[in-house]
Amino acid sequence: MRIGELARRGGTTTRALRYYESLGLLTARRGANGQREYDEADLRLVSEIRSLTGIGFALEDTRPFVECLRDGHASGDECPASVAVYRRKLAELDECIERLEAARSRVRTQLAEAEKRSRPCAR
Amino acid sequence: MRIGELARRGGTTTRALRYYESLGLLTARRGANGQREYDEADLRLVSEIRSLTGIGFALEDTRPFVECLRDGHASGDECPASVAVYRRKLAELDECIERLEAARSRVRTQLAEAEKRSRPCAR
DNA sequence: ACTGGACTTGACGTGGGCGTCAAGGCGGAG
DNA sequence: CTCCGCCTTGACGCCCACGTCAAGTCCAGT
Repeated sequence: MRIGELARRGGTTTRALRYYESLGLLTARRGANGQREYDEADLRLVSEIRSLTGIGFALEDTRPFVECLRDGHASGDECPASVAVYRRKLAELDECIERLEAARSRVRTQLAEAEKRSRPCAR
Repeated sequence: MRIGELARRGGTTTRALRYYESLGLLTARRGANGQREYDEADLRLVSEIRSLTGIGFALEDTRPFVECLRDGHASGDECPASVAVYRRKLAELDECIERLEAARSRVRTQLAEAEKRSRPCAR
């Protein structure tokens, strides 16, 4: 299939696919007319990239998963490097959530105080 | 005081202060030599901006607080517009935390499965 | 007089993940 | 032949909160 179909089937755009290629995440054979030619394995790679970025992974973080798939593994997270990314992401998420919750509690406190001042005689 | 001192006392940089001014968050009187001249009220504004952005507010979100202070209020969050930003931010934080927690649980699940596959006979 | 530090404006750079436009090639339908 | 849709590369735009550099001005100290 060509790039347009891969984009449609992968739920993304041709621009994104070419960008992935520029990062070395995706490689394409070229047809006689110079156009990119993809197969089902490539669709699998795109799906992996999209599902991971959809969770919040950066493109660079998807690289181990993609390479794992290209090495013939059935799942992108069967390789140690992918698992390491999982762990790192998990730690990042923990820290991020922690910071946001701290921020939320501060905002809540501020909001409660501001409302108390604006309605000093509230029942 | 001049811009360097305001930056030091406000815990930021001269570049940031000029940027705030370009956004209309900060205004400065000019001395005879064309240099910006600030007073304690300006330091108060800078402190308000910094503490809010420190929590994760965008600069535009600090505008109501700054204007509230410039209107003579003792606290930046005494005005309805500021309280509205609090509420909006709180909703944003809730949604963001929710998404991140969902992502975290997905990553946890993936990690657990990946480890199960890599150690199929683990006790 | 000279040096050094603080100040001025203007303008480009950063990062991430593309969007969007430009200018053109290739192939099939009518 | 023309038109349309798909493809190609290259390059600039976007967002945000500044960092950083350039080139010059102003002032205090020695």
